[in-house]
Amino acid sequence: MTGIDDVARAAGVSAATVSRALSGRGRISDATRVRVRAAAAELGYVVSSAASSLATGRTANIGVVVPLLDRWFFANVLDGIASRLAPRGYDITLYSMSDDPDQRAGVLDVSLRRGRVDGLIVLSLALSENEVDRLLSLGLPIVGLGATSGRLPVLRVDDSALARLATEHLLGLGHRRIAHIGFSLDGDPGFDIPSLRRHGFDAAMTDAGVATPLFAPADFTIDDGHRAAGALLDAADPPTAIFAASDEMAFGALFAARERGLDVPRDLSVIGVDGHEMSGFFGLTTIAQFPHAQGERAGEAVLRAIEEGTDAADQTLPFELVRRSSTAPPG
Amino acid sequence: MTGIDDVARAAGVSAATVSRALSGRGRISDATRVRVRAAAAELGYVVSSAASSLATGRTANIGVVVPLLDRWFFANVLDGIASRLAPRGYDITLYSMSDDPDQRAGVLDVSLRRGRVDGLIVLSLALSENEVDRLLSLGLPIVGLGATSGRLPVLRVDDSALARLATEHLLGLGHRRIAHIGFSLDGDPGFDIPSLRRHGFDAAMTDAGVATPLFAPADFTIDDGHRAAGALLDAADPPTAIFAASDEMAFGALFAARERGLDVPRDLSVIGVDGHEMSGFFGLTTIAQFPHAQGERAGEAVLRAIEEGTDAADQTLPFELVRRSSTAPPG
DNA sequence: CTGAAAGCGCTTACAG
DNA sequence: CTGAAAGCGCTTACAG
Repeated sequence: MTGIDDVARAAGVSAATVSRALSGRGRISDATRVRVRAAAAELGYVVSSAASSLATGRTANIGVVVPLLDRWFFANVLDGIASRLAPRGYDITLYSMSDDPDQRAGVLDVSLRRGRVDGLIVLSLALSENEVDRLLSLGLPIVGLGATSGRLPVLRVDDSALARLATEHLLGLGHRRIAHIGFSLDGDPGFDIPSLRRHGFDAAMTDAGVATPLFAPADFTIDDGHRAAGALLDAADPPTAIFAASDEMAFGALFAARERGLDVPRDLSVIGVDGHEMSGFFGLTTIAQFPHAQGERAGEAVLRAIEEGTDAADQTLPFELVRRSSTAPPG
Repeated sequence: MTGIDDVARAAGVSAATVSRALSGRGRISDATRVRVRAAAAELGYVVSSAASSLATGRTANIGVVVPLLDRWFFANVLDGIASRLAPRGYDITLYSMSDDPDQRAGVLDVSLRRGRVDGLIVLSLALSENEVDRLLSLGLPIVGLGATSGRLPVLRVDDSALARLATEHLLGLGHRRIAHIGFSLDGDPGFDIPSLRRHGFDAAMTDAGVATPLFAPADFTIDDGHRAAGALLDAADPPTAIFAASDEMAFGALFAARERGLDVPRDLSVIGVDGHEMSGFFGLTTIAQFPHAQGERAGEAVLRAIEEGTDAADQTLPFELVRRSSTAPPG
């Protein structure tokens, strides 16, 4: 690889001048800048990231901490993030956190401490207080996307209000036997997205005078939504409506209904959350939340925090009821 | 952040010894190693990636070059890659390449030349010969996943054979008016996946004595598959079967059929490619190709190439016809 | 505006 | 087995 000295030689200047010409920092004459840049382009010279990071402390790289790479929602958010960072010259390094404690420790205590990133975007993870401490101890600008800790700057939809909106849509249609499909954590910290959605659902049901709402846990995949919905539909007194905490689980519910010869919405109403690209094809009523735009905002927020040296401000993200053919009054 | 000197002081040794104790390279007594590691753990010390990279030339980071982050297929491959690299201590930096020439140049000539990665996995991109040259000039171990250039080591399914299998499945059921939905590139290099699939389709049709097979271009999304299938179905003499080059496009075709009141498979047979997580729910017959496992193999292949200093060997990946209810003899 | 030199935080021959 | 020192390739005060 050609180095800074090669360029310096070619342009007839010192390495210091090459550095200034290429970075745009420090005073330099126009003529020199042009000459140096031409030489660099000619030689295909690009500043070494390791050397530059070591000297400046900046990496031009953002870490994105994700729970699951293979969900539609996260892939979309990631794409949104990338669309904002790439044009600004930032790369993205992925850190995926599973449920395994050792794996999580590896990410929090080792990988993230290698100093590879200038800032962090943390996607909708349920973090323990202790894990939040360890994130904060990195001393890096952080933006949370989705409910996390209250101690991290966060961009989020009001998941409780979102769940209330979905639930009240079903209640307003006249449903009373409404089941919620979502996730329940052990030692539920109450701050994570699935919990907030469940709380919003419970609150709306309680307000409507329904004491013990139906609930079935599922892990946000189509398969598990399918399984959970199947169990609800096969029970003695099945629900007339299902509020699934994600569109993918709602798709699973639609398939479960179809397999049982149930007509949607006559025999069963289904509402999801996300605004998945396929929801329109399924005629699925959903609460759309625009993950790509969320990613864009998160990308902008970390860059701002890094460049201005300030903490990112909390932001409330929009959501919106999209009525389609999967919900109707109980038949 | 605590540095190597802090650990050296705490353990009562030199920085050189700390380095050896932590890396496991070079001779060191067991007692010292244990003492140094304890001190490092105590202080939460982790080697700085920039400093270490600069000194060794190794980054413990792999670049993954992707065309689209938001397709199910790529998200799955990425997850497979991550599952192999993370346990070996490698991070993943993402480089997404669009169709925009400037953006591509930015990735090939700038981002990838910053020296941030030890090796590269290039996912099913259609690269020009010139772009391949630029990739090779990086002097990095590279593994292609999916058809690329012939000049890069590549793991791939035989896309032509795969397309032939799909087409012959439909021919074997008695179909003759079969349409293919896929992608067609300008100045088609002939090596990219969509072209190979189309060629396989054309060849199988020709062998079966069908001279001018039907074709509709689409960009591998559900939406575009839906649009393309709609156009085919609305034509004067619609096909009795559709072979879509991805499951997502096949889903779009199923939706298009449903909207027109067509029964699948009685009025229309549909076959896809991928083995998408939803294909079972749709009863979609498909050629499964196991993207997660492909990602795992690609991850292992780059690591091997890096650690053994050899070029990765080409590998042929498996695929498999999965018969479901979306294909049957023409009604 | 430009250059010489120190320094960023590690690693690794080289001695001992 | 362990330490002192040079060096990895840049950047940036400090002089001029």
